[in-house]
Amino acid sequence: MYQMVQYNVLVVDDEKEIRDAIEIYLKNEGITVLKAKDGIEALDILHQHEVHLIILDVMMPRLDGISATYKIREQKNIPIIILSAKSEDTDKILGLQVGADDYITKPFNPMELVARVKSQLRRYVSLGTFEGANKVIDLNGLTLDPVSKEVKAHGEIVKLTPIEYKIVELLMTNAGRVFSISEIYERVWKEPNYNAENTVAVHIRKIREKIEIDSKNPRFLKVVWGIGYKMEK
Amino acid sequence: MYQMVQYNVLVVDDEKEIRDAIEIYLKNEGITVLKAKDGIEALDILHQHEVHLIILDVMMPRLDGISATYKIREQKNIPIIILSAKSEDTDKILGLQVGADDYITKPFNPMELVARVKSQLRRYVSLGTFEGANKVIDLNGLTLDPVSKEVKAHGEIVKLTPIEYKIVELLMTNAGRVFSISEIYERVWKEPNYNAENTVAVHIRKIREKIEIDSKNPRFLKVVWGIGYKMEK
DNA sequence: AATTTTCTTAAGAATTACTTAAGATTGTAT
DNA sequence: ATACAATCTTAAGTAATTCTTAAGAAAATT
Repeated sequence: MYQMVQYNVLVVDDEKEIRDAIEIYLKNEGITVLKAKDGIEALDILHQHEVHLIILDVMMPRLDGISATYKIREQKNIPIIILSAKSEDTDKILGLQVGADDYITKPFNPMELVARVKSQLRRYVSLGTFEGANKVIDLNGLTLDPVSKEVKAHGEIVKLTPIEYKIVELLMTNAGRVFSISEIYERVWKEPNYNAENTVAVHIRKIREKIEIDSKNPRFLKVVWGIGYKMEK
Repeated sequence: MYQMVQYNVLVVDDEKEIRDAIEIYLKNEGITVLKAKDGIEALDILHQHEVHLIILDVMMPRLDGISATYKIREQKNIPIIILSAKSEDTDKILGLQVGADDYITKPFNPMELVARVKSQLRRYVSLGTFEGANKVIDLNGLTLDPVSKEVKAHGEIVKLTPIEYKIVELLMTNAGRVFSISEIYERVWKEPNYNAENTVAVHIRKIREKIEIDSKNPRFLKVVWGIGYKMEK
């Protein structure tokens, strides 16, 4: 998705089937899912984990969705998406209008759910409510601007392809940390690595060609033998 | 807020719940809130009090939001934020853009409302009577005048449709920043994107046809492969 | 020093993303 | 009701990127 950040979404619904279904759809997008079956449990999880968005069923045993919304708002400013059955009283949903950021009626289209979740996360991040990531990163003259998506090396703008950019972004935002090829693959492609060792290596090569003066003696993108690659801090 | 100034915000909505909720959030930020339940009442209050910003519901009995916007603009230059339900016709809201400075769809996140209110107030105050929002943007000869809503390329006025204008405005006020197709769709249409990739692409094409000399080699509206589009700074 | 493993490099094939055109649909004005 | 304009959909063409294959070089191991 957006900026190489790992998002945690809390799904609160009393039906296990729904919780699990949503989990599948979101995991597919590289989003981590936490689950709770009622409002009380939800508040509990909120205390223990960093959560970036909540999907909340209106009708729940123990602390229903509406009350939960208020409780959550007292503590956190994270986006809330309300889930409700079509049949349920419109007035109730109206009352929610001030507390929630969006709502979806059941049955829902998985694509729609995913789109709305992503959209809210994006807004949350771009509103700056969520600390992080719009600063230019500068590592000894290699710079990355996450807003304009521009990378400069030795003062020159480097034209990177989307995958190359994502790899550079991952390594630069975690400069000094070594990533195995598998890890790079999984975090950039958002799917498990099966046989992609070479694929990543090829991209590393292309990147070096573009950002390094002498790609045989890389100053920025270094290999850590037998382990992986890192960006020099 | 900073600057020790007392701001007065007028909230115009026919639902009491919403008026009250907004009052709570804004008071929390040290902002004074005045309330009206329709356009007529709003104009009344405007005559009696100094108001720095208005939050206006589109759908209201007696003098609806749209007409109210025009009436207010005849007299004052203060920022107007439009509130509208998701269901309400996007085109109508688009048309409104002429009078308003920002708009928010219900349901909304209180934090977002507060953020937008503060941002408008900051602009209004720090730039005198307005200026900021009303400055002509000039990017190497492509100009956009937010007051007359006119775009000129190579000295000629370009006739843009409402959607086209909104896209150009978004890109020009954030020149250099890359927007994904999803982001463009969400910020212009105010709803999450699932399948509108092509829709946006078509508008981009139409815009290029109008503002570029050679739309095959665009000088202003550039693509960033695999990521999105941007307006050249 | 020989062998194995891991990494680098190159070129062409496959895939994906973008552009463009034309017609269908929707909305607005007369 | 009709005409007109704006917007959306579909589909095909074009450009750019990504992947695969395979061979050679460097580091580690024996």
